Amino acid sequence: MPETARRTAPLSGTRYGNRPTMKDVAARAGVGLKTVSRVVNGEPGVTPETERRVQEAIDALGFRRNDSARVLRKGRTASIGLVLEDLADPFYGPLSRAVEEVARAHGALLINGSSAEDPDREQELALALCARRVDGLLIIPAGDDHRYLEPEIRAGVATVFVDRPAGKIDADVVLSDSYGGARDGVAHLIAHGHRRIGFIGDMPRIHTAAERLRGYRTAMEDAGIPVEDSWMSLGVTDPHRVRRAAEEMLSGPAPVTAVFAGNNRVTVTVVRVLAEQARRVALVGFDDFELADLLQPGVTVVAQDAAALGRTAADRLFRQLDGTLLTPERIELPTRLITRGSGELPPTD
Amino acid sequence: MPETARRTAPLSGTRYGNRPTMKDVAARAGVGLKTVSRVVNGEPGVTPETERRVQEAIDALGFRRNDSARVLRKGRTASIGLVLEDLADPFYGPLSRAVEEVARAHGALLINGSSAEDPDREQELALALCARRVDGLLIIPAGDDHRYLEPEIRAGVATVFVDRPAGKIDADVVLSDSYGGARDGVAHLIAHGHRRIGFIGDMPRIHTAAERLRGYRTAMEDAGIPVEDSWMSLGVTDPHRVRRAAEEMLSGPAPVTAVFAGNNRVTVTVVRVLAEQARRVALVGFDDFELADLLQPGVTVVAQDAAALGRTAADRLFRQLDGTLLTPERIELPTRLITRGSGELPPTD
DNA sequence: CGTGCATATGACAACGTTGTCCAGGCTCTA
DNA sequence: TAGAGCCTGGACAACGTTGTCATATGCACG
Repeated sequence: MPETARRTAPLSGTRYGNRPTMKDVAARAGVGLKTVSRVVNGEPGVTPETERRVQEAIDALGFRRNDSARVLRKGRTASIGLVLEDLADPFYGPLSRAVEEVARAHGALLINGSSAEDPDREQELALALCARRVDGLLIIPAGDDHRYLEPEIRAGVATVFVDRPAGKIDADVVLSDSYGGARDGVAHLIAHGHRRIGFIGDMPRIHTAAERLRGYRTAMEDAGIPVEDSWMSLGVTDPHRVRRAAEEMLSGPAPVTAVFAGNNRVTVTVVRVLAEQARRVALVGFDDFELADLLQPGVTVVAQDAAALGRTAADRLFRQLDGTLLTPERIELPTRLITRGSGELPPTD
Repeated sequence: MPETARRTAPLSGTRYGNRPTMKDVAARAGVGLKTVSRVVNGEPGVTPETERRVQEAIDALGFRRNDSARVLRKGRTASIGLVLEDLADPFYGPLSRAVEEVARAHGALLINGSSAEDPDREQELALALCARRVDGLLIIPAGDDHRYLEPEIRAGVATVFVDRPAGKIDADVVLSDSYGGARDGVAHLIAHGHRRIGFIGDMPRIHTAAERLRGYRTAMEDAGIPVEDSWMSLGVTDPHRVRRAAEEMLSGPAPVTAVFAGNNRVTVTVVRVLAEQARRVALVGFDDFELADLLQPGVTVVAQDAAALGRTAADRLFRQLDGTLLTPERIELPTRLITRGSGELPPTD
């Protein structure tokens, strides 16, 4: 490591270690402030000779435009915010990445924050992003009341909800067909002969969870199967409790012969539990996950396309910013049943 | 959805749809500008009565402080940047999330960008973040020359490299012990009787890839096993080519009896290929991944703790900002060999 | 040679906030 | 009751940039 670049002072506390400004560049190049601005922004009306001098001063001083000031002046930050549940969840990584790509195509940066499924934290994050004047906001809601966003939306912050609809306000939303997907998944199990089918999902407070539960109920009802309470476990997410819930519905006098898992985290835990069981229990999970095909048996899933969700929502966001879009809409993306074995196991009564 | 909140005008193009400012609030509350500022920032020296009037005006107007202006004035943005390779990669999700948590504890937001392993894009992103005056920068480098950051670092941008060291500048770096991990992993295979061991890894241009290759070579050398070129595949990442590389070293007159996979993506593809083979081939992969224990056999891996990497690096970043830290350091986190079956298979000659 | 026009450049205000400083009104004490 | 001291509140400049507008320069043309 031949060279050393290190801050010279231990950071005075305020001010960015005295960075050069356009004024400094102008002084050094012997030109006016505005001329520097023109060069920096590639505006026309500067002689090549002048431009060269300015560029030289810029390089010599290590000048970099202060976008904060620029934003203050221009009113656009060229950045958008994404509030999601947890970036560490494999469902959100691709979603966030897809959003980032769209943002990049529009010259914008992406700031994302994890709400940890906590409504207060969601609000705190969303408002912090608004205070930074992001041009737009993508929200995967944790809460169910988004009236706090009304002033922001009125003030021109483009807003699109993703994966779950907004609560108590009318806003764009892009989501997967949770209801239809779950219904089809459960119907698939029924078609393979199952009647005692368990359901493990998140709190029905969460829209997707409620929809998937509704899909489950509909499929059962359509098949004329009365659902027993002991087959359903709601509001259970952490591995430990999912495990217990699964073990419970798999024991007793009339255990379930198949399980429908409400999301990828639940599915993974259920897979573990089923692997320990003596008899074969069928499984269909909502959300695809890597390696699902390599397990024994492969895990049949209702797949949703996270990247497509993000892409579609971000597209819509920028169309709002263009002024092209005016009325809030609900866009539902289809899900896809992928059969791999676990969902085609026959019941073992 | 009882209420409708929608931008009133189709966005004039500039200016944030005319948001109220502190001046507006002051006028409405009948107080001075600075008094509003005091209330908003919870500064002392305001009568409860005055504060109430101001708060009322704030709520009525839907005022939200413009952080751009604040930043301009204060010189600190309370945000840090994270440049990584691809947020959709399951390795980076937890890392990013860990960084976010540390940032949150310091009241900062996190902006992250994906370089897609492209040095130019890394630089573009890093400099864009600097233009926004992030207080600090975490970089998982794609390139190997970071002199472009010298002016920024000198100007006071705290900088920590993660997962791979900086190129041509002296800077803090937090990484896993790739060399030691790979060496131990390969030694593990050797201890189980393997001699013809394949290595599939990324371009040696990437530091971690080079280190893992070095670990492989060392382990082989320590065991007195000469390495044949056909056992090594470098610079191969996309599934299709990994597959071909694996298939090649598994065929021929003296095929490998074990494979060491250089990162999680490679491992996953190799698992697929091995599943199709008639004979049992041992496998150790670098990076742990979800469900590795549920495959048949379970996949033995050299695990690194992505969250710990992120947490450690972010901690260091904020300590730089405190002024506590002055000399760049290299921090190496240990890896851990997790045996699950695939690495303990005997050779089938 | 004067006029008109295009082009290059700079002076200046404004963006919305916060830090500094001062004024006015109050309480307390001698 | 006068003066000192404290508390509350406001006027004003500054942060670094960009938009507006005016000026200076050069050139072509009548």
